[in-house]
Amino acid sequence: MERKADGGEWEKMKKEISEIMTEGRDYAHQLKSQLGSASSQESREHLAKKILESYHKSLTIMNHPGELDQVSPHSLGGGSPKSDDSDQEPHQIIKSSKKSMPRWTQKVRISPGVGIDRTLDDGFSWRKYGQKDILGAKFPRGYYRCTYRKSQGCEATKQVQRSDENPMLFEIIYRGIHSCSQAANAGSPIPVQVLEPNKTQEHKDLEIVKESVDIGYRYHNYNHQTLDYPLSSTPNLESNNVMLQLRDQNIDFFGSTSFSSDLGANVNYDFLASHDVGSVSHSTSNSPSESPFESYDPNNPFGGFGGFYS
DNA sequence: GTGATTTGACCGGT
DNA sequence: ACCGGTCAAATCAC
Repeated sequence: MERKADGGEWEKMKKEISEIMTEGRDYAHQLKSQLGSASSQESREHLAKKILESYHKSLTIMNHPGELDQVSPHSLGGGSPKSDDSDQEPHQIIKSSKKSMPRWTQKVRISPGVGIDRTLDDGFSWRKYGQKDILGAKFPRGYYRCTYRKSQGCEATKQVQRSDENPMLFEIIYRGIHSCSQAANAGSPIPVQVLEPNKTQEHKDLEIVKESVDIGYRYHNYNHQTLDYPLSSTPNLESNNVMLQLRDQNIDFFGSTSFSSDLGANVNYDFLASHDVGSVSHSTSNSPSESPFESYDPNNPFGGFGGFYS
C-alpha cells in the first residue's frame, strides 16, 4: 500500500533525501554550537534558513517526486512558492490521485484546563462534510475539508477521530497540502514545534533545531536503520504530546509540545519558519454538543497555544 | 440571507 | 457484501 514509485525511483529518492537531510543536520549542528556562543543573529538565521531549505527539498521530493528541480530555495525566505497558486499547476499533480496525496497523522492530547477547541487548532479553516461510525471504533470519525476548497481549489482534508482507549487523545489524519491562501499565512500543514512564550530566544532556537533535526534524523534513520539521534536536552514541554506520523513512510516522531502550523510563514513544507503568528481568522463558531468531539471546533482547535513568538 | 453542520444516501475499493 | 469516504438536502447559527 505504499510506494507507487518503482524500486529504482524510490531508491534514488531515498538517496537524495538522505543527502539533503545530512546536509541539514550539519547546518543544525553548526547552529546548535553557535547558540552557546556569541554568534550573530544573522548567522544563526542563515543557518536556520539552510536547515529549512533541506527540509523543504526533502519534503518536496517525498510529496512530489521529480519536482525538486522546480523547488525554489528562495521560497524559504519570504514568499510562498505556492502563493502563485493560480497559474502553475500544482493542482494537477495533487488531484491526479488521491492516494498520492501526502498524508500524515497527528495525535493530539487534550490538556486539562485547555479546551478541546483550542487544543486542536491547527491554524487552518476547515469545513465538516461528513461523520461516520467506524467499525470497531467507539467514536465516529469526522471528515473535514479546507474551507477554501471551492473558492481556491484547495484539496487539503483531514479526519478527526477520538481514540478509543484514551478519549483525551485525538487522532487527526491530514491529507493533501493546502494550496489556498491560508498556506501562505499559516505555514506548514505539517505541524511545527510551538514554544512557550517565556523562553529565551536562544532556547527557542535550540528547541526548534532539536525538533527539526530530530524529525529529520528519524527520517534519516528510516533510510539507514542505524542511527538514533538523541539531541535531548529539552526541558519538559509536555503539556501536549503530539505524535506525528508520516504514514506513507511509516515514520513516527514525537514532539514534545503542541504543534501548530501558525508558525511557518512561508511554504507548505517548511518545518521551521518565521514567526508570523498573525491569527488566521476563522469563520465559524459552533456548539454542537451531541458530537463525540464535544465542542471541538476544527477551525480553532490549537489556537490557545499561540505559536512561536519572537 | 449566508455559510456551517448534520446525517442518510450513495459510491468506489477491496 | 462490507466498509470507508463523499455528497447533498435539510437544518442550524449568526
